Amino acid sequence: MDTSDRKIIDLLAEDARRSLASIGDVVGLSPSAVNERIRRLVASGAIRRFTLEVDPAAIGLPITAFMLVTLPQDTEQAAFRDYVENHAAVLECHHVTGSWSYMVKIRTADLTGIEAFLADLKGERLIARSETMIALSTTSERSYVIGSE
Amino acid sequence: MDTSDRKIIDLLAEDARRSLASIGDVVGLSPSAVNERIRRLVASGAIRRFTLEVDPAAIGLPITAFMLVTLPQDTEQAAFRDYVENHAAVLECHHVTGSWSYMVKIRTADLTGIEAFLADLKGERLIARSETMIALSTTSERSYVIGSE
DNA sequence: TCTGAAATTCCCCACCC
DNA sequence: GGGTGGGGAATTTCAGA
Repeated sequence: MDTSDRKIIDLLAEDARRSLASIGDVVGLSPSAVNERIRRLVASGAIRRFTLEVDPAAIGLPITAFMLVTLPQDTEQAAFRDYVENHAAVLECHHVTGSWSYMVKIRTADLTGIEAFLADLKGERLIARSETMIALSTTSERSYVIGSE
Repeated sequence: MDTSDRKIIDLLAEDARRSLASIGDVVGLSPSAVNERIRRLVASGAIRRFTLEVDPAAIGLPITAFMLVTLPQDTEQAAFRDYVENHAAVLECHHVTGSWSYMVKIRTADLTGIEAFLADLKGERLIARSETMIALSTTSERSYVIGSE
């Protein structure tokens, strides 16, 4: 993971469809050398996958919410993680410092979806207390920090 | 945005390098018809861009934190948004319901980065009170909900 | 690990349904 | 909107260094 690798990731994060030749021009490598580096970055796990950035509203999921959760005393952390990880509404789940145990980011079609998610967790006895923050508007939402673009 | 469009987005979100032909096989369209739909999805903004999912640790940014913020009484919301949107550490910024005004997700190389970000906001007089939650571990982190994959 | 060229695949465009 | 086919560009693979 040297400067070239980092630069290649920057360029691909900005536009994953850039040609190997144009990447090579920037980093000073031949197209096949760039290709070989990308292959290694994928193999090592540094690049998890090539994907899309989608407008949530356009695919019918305009509601974003953050849920702070504490688990019941007797609940296994693994049970909570497994359930949340596989729930369709969940985008992110982090174990966090502070007065709450988990921070869960969800995306739903409407407010009913939030209620349903809470009901699901309660039904599974995976939640003791929670606080939900609904996103009224989103200023920025990216999965990759601004590099030297 | 019909079933085919939705399916195309699902497939590309999973692997943005799939060929038009293999997508066409799944949705029952010719490669050029798939291409035309993708072009329209990009033009309409439903697809924002083709990008990467990167392992944060691999690029030297292992620390993820969530910051709940309230602004000083006399601060313009736009000033806060502009500053935060262009800060290199910021991944997300949402205006949220509840006792806090904004929820900001940041990613840094170390804990010093969190402190620096808070100092930056304080220096700009864009913050009155805040609470920071550091992610100890992350169970799931995706930008796209589980579809019919 | 990179280079360079050959082989292959894919994408794009014009035309027709 | 969607299908078909040809031309051109891109990726991929495989030598060699």
